Amino acid sequence: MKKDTNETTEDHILNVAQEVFLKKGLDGTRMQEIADKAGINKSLLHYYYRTKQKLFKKVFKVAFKHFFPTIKANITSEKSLFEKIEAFVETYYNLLQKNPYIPAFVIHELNRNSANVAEIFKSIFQENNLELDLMFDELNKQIQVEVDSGKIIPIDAKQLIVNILSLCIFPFVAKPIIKGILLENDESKYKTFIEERKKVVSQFIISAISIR
Amino acid sequence: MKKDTNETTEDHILNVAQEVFLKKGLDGTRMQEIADKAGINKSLLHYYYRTKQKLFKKVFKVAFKHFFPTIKANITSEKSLFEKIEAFVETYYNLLQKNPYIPAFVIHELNRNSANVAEIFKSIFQENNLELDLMFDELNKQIQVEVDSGKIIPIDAKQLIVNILSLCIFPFVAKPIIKGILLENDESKYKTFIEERKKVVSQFIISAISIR
DNA sequence: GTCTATACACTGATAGAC
DNA sequence: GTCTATCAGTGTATAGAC
Repeated sequence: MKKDTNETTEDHILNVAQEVFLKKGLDGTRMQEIADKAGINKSLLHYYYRTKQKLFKKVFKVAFKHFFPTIKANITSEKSLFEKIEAFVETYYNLLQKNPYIPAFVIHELNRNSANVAEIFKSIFQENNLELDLMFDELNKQIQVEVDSGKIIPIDAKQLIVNILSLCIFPFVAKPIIKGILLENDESKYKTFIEERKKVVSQFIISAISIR
Repeated sequence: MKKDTNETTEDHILNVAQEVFLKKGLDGTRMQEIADKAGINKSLLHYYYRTKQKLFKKVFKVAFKHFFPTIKANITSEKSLFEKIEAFVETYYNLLQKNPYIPAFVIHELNRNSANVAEIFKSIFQENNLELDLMFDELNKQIQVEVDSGKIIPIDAKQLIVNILSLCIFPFVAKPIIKGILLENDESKYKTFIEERKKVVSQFIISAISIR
């Protein structure tokens, strides 16, 4: 990765580190490789970030952060439930198409070292002023209203949320399997497949919960 | 992990190696740790499996294999589409409850080194006599029949398959996130949540595709 | 801030005794 | 088959010159 003219060395390192960590994970990444790809010396990494762990933690937080603002903007909007679902699937797929490696990366590191998870969540939420609890309560209420008024079938809000996230995120983390088994290992077929899902998934969800 | 009395050392190593590789991945696993947990010397690992890579490959194949027989048995059964979906979700959730680490493991290693993926698929399919292509063609036809006769909404068979797999597998790979954010980091709540999904998911899918 | 040189620990792997 | 001893290579991290 080439350094921008108006980019500090510190930021440049972080960008390169993100690129490598995302593909290879914490354990698979070598400081030497980051240094090489950044076009600098290995010691300079330690000068700016002291340890591999600290550098990784910064990368992880940045990567993980991507997941939430979209969710927040969507939940707190004034739309109807169906409109929210359509908008969410659309914007989330766009986001994931631009950052396809992040989900698998986050999932692996979270499973690899789940001890720090709670702490990481807390600091991310604080630093970004996210009050997910309140947001989910809001969404929960909105879903409950639709259920009670007979507009959608009875479904637990958390189950619905996980269903939506599953349908959005899984096709990206399982790319090698989907592409390899279902799509003849053809990259352009995979791209088309994902593109089609923007419509397929929101239709699928709305069809699942709406009462006709 | 303790050695069974009637278990060969070779098998014992493989079992212990699976346990460690599943949790820590290829890069995160140390041969020393496998040796320690198996209660043997490090050199003995190399005596039986020559290299870390070869030991890993064996573990990976065994882990990956779990994914397919259930799919095959389900697709080739004589059930109706809805019955197949219900049976599949039920049996797949049971399988994943018993092997919760496998999906995240497979996904990470597949993303980490996708070069060998095609080769791995091929050898697994051959060794287990799986003809996925034919099976998917069969399922495709069955779905198409239901679509044409107006029993289910028009949907691409591959999209439907990915939807089903997403809803089944994602809740396991994203366990730390779901548990940490939605379920107050409470293990028993997570267990209940998963248990409920056996019904929720198949209802969700059938509701999504059926014409009422 | 950036480089070279180097310390120090650890890893996968092999040789050889029993 | 199983062990001890050991090697070469590589990893992170630091010290010190400029």
